[in-house]
Amino acid sequence: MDNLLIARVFSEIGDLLELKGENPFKIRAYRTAADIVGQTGERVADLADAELRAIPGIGKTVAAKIRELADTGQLAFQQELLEEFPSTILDLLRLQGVGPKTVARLYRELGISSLDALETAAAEGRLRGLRGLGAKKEQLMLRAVAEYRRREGRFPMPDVQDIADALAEHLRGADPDLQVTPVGSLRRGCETCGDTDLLVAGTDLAILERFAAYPGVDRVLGRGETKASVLLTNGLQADLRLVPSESLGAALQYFTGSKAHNIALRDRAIQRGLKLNEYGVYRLDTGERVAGATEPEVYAALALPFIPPELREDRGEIAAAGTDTLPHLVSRGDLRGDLHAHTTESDGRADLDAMAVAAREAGLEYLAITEHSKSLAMANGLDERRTLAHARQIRDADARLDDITLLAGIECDILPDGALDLAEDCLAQLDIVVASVHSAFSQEEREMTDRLLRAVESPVVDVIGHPTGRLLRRRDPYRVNIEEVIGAAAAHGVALEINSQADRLDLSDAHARLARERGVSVVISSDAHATNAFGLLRWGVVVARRAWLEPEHVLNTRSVEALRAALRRNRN
DNA sequence: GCCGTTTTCGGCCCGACTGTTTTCAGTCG
Repeated sequence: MDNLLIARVFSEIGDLLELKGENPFKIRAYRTAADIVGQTGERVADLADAELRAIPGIGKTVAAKIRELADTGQLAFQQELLEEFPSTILDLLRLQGVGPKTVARLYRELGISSLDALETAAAEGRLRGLRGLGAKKEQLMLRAVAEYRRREGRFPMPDVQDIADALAEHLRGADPDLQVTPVGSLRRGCETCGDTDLLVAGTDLAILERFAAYPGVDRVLGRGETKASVLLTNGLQADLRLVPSESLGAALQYFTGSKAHNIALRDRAIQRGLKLNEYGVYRLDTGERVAGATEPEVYAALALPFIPPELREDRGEIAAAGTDTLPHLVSRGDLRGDLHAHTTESDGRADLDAMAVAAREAGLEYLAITEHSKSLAMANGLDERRTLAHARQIRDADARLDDITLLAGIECDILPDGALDLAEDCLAQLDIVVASVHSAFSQEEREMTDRLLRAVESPVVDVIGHPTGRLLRRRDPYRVNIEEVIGAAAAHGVALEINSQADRLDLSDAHARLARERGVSVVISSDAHATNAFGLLRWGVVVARRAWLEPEHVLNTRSVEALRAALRRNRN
């Protein structure tokens, strides 16, 4: 059973226990378990009991429940809880301003268990009789239901970055020197964000006014002395927090999170006789403030080096920092080439020369041109004859152009049975072959896994492109045992791609980290279809950083000569 | 439910804002 499925079950149990009014720490234990399972690269269902128990946060009970889910496909405990509350009630918990206490009361006292029922009851004014609920709250709930229906959940991180940039620019309209820093999941580089948080140093309340007056604001959710929350017309919630400059570092640390990282950090503070909150680090005995103005200062007060935001998930980064063994994360400047790009020869929008020049201007030393292959007729894919002719053109262009090396490649389709779309002797004449799945997405897991394994085993395949095929918010990953694919990639020296397209980010951070652990090289590719697409590489770099990747783990940080030597076709 | 170099019981992070309950509970991050 898939990790995400198991994570979803634990998360739902957390919600149901909360409705029951269970011990909050028990609820937290299930939510933590959901996070851990969701962020684990290898399948927890395949782990032995001892291995499961070795994961911090997974104890005897949760391990047994994972086993039960893996063996039977369901969980009796979850079924029992669902007999107390209908599953439709869980939608109500997702409403803005509505929490478990309210939902439980709505259900017990009015029998409301669905969005529809809540909407009807609120419209009829039947809620205001309940303790703690007035006419105003009733209206808020009606609006929350409408908003829930309109929005599609979380937003891809690259989109949220654009939104945050625009908001920051608006805020700086009053003061060009104003420091506006995005925090929260965006700063950590999470692949999707449920909202955007911005931090500003100072005490000038006018900035909160300016924030609330941003043209993209649909309505103001709340505004106080230190914080304002708004809902943007695109459905994203944005929060602005105003913090005194002497507390800026502590606030940056606090609001960047993650929650799990902060809890672990506070625990470390307490062990050292200190207290950490969003205003600073304080001695527990005297209350004296010992740090808070800058983030490095906050970490230093806890005897830690600065921890890059992308690592702050409580996945071992605090221990690594404590022993000074944090990874030296790859950055955009380390990338010397791009190994996945299209031109007008298949479905790109710019010709070969234009793409080459744009890559050079993006600071790249080499670019692999990898058109689609013939089975992708919709994208004007190339057959063997065109592939070899195009390779000649690429090599001619390479000889003609200065300061950029062009590699003749192909993005070859992996056919439903795992065979490659082009003949092996053709593929062998190229500099690099990226193999990808673009069809028959609905295959069963075994069939899809075997399909990818067959491609990995082919001697002419160097890289597997967007290995899980997901499209954020639009298409789930195809059913594949990615751990098996990673194992095979390790055995055959095949690299796996982190595709930087904003709606792909595929491999995910968890899978990329697993690839690192299994000794598989990664490439960070733009999958560019236009001259402005090399900028997308920044998103792939964010994923790689969240996966703890260092330059040495990423093939396209190498010189073109070293890259060629490292490709599977040139090994052995 | 998890955890343990003060440990197998008794803890588990902390503060702001809102609406309504005039002193606070619920929600959120």
